[in-house]
Amino acid sequence: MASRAKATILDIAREAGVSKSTVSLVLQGSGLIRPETAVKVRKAIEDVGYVYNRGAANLRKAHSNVIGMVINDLTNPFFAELAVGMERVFQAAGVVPFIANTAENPVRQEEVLKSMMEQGVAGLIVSPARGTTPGAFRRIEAAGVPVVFAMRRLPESRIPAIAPDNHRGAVLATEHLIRKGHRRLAFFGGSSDLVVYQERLGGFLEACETLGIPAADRLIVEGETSRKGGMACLETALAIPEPPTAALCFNDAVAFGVMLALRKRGLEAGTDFAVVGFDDVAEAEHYSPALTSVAVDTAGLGERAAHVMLKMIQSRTTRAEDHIGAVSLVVRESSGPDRNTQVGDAA
Amino acid sequence: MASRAKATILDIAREAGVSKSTVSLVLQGSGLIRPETAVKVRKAIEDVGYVYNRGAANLRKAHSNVIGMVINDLTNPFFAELAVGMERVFQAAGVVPFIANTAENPVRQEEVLKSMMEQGVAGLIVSPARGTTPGAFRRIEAAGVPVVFAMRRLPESRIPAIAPDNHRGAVLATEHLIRKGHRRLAFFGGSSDLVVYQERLGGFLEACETLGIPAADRLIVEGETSRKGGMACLETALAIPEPPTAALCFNDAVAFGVMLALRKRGLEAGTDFAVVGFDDVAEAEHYSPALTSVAVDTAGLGERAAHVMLKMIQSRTTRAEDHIGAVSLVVRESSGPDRNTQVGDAA
DNA sequence: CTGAAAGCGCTTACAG
DNA sequence: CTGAAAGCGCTTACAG
Repeated sequence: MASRAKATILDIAREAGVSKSTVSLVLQGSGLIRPETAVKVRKAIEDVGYVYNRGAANLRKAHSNVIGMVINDLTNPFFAELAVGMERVFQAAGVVPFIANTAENPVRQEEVLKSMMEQGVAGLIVSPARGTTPGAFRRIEAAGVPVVFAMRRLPESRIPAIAPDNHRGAVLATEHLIRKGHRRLAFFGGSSDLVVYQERLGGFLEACETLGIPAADRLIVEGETSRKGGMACLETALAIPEPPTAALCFNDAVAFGVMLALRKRGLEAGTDFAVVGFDDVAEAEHYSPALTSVAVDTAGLGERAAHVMLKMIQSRTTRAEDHIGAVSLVVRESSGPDRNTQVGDAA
Repeated sequence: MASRAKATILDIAREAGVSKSTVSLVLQGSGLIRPETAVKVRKAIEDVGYVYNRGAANLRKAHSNVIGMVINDLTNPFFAELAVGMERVFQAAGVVPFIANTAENPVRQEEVLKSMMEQGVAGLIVSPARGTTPGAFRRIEAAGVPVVFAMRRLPESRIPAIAPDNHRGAVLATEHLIRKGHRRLAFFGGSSDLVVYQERLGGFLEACETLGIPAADRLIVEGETSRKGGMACLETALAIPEPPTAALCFNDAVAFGVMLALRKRGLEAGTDFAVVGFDDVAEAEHYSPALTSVAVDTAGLGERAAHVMLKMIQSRTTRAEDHIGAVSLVVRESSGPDRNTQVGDAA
């Protein structure tokens, strides 16, 4: 079965009757080689079942063609889509993207990052795990390996970030809700240790401010950024004396949870309570009722991040501009008008 | 910023005033080194900002600690869960799992596999893309690198496979439907180029046979294994003269599509038409109505695959037993009784 | 166009 | 316990 001894360029050289330099040159597609020779060598490569040893080449060349993508939660379709977008452009550029999952765990992330560095990656694209400490990337930066953050960023870090315009998205969504007649609004899910949270919540608050929703009519419920978290948020909100009639959710997962909790109470999103999500994952469109959400062009952002990384590697720099992606509100069924709006409300 | 020249063990040796062999030994945690020396060396490692060059080490040791996981569709939560399950055990075993996505594209898969081999992986776990040719793994087998298939297998391949008991799962689901009074049954989605399809369809047909559903009352509609595919299947099925009243779907994605299409026609899964999915993804439970599905213990299968791989590497073999995972039917709301069952039917 | 030689960063016997 | 030396598979000047 297994051909025990791996073939090397020396075996090829012997087989083809040339020197190993010549083999190396045809491996690299050099134009210096006479076509007949190249053909002969390529045949030998086939014959001996050669597998290029990129590790050895990288060692000699002192650089690699692998880029690490470190994702905080691969089971979230949102991040999976991001990864797929990046992969596409890397593949096209002839670099090999390796994905690793940190499961939202900073310790795990530390290990993964270390592995990637030891493997000699040319660059790292990371969507940092929650609770990542500011120092987590110091050694990597010191080693001169380019890093870009995707979707998430760290407070006071100089590492370039590619992210959607979270503030703007939240403003759009909140204005939409207010225009629909809602006067008591909630912001559901997430927590303040995430920069993204601050941006989205900031947009929500700004829109409330601008359109005259007083602080007393704004409810903020922190929570897990999952379906479960969303369910809890709704329960909390509905338990207060004058509950909100609409909510902007930290992300779509939270929004799905809210809709689920509504249904359990015999209420329907859109008619009894308005809900808006964030991210516009593929499922939003297919949910019932279909979820109004802020579209962030996930795959596009992924591609962008990959391009930025490629350019950083090429120009041997560790710096780049941040990129804030455009967002848009996709209005569907889940965000209907306030039922009581003509009866007069304004708590 | 970037410390241009990377530190090597020679730098550490110089810094610590020892030889590089000594440094290498402490790097490997050898017990041969006097504690004080080790401490001194470790300090030097910190001081010079050393990053272990695993590529160089692997070159010398002629083996690596990276394992490749090649997944056919990372955006499908089902496969993402599988990957995460595997990652967990690898991480614990000190090996580095790198994930790559083939997007269900055999050509892409070819490239990814090649990259992985060049990178010198110690083993490969793959969920083969649809349309993978039997020869796709010949070179890898010839090179003596262990491969295991997860979830999917190839016809007439000797590569060990870890997969759920698809046949049994389909039998359970079909029996359930028949016991609920359904007499005209459909099998929705998938296509015969997938071994999994043949297994699941086989179970469906066997149960029909056993419980006396004649061939004339069985409808098989092939289709994409996605929501979209499911929607199309339902349309096709409802267009025939005596349409089925229940369907076993190739997977949950197809089932979600069927439920969507039902709703668009003002019908409700569970009361107007029974639907059963396959895989029992996390979402099945939260859907409305909640989806009856065949649970396959995805994460468990992933862990199992990882363990098999680890053992193969350890015992330097390229062979292992197949593993067929137990399945169970999780009955929820989407599979109600046939409404007309007492009125008499049997086309 | 092709060959001989050095060296990338590590590990592994082999002496001491 | 520690040091000197060889070698893993490749690439890169440097001659010819």
